[in-house]
Amino acid sequence: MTLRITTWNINSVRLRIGLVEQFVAEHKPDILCLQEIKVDDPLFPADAFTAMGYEHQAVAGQKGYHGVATLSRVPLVNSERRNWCDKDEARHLMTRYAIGGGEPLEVHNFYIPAGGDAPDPEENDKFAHKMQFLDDVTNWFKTSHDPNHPKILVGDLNIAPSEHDVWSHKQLLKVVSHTPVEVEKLATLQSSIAWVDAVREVVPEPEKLFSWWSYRSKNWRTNNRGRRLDHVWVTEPLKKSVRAMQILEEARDWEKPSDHAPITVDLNI
DNA sequence: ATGGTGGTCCTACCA
Repeated sequence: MTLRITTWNINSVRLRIGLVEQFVAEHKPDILCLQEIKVDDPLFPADAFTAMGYEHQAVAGQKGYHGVATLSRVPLVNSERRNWCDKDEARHLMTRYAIGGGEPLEVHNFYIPAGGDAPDPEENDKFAHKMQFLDDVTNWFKTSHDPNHPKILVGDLNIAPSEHDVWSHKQLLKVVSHTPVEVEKLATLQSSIAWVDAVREVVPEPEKLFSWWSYRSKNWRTNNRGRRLDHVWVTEPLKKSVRAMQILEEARDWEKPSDHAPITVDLNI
């Protein structure tokens, strides 16, 4: 079967439920991973997702900030909401699915802290939190995950790792999301269980790829000052299953858009 | 060097 998975920082799921419906009608992902849903569990629009065909839902909600949700047409085996850095912030959901007859497929949906403005952990607590978060997730995968099991990691990782993932490497070297220390920590996380960047499997460097364009940048398409902050990674057993990838840039131009575009990957499982 | 926009939920805080 082909498994289609989408990751999208929706920046308020209630405000943009109409955009989600539009996207789903056109692209019909089997698993939809949303970040920054900005709503607590009791107010999550579960019925709207059921109506879209997503009967299987895992929500890690929070009032006003953060929050992730993983919606699926494929039956859930189980799900787990985890807190990181001793903070009660909804930034991660793990879900498991019985697909393919072997080990259950594990999906990790992450919203990594943005990190504030100053790339200095001494003066900026938010940057320190981002660094700690990356360290903790790295250690968790290293110590309690098998790289030979089928796993997918998606989400808004808030880091654009390569010079081909930003509009200007030089002008962003000191801008949080593209500083060398963040890029190094993301590489360490990626090597924790040998995650493969599924997006770059389909569209290798040096082609530029962006998934986010700031609201503050006028004429975003013309100026194209984007960054690739959103990612889809797979473990080695799934590397050869990666078939197609699409960053739906046009969604950035929809009515009242998110500042992130959805990324969709097809896997032949 | 600065401020530019947008979401939440009413006051700043976060991105």
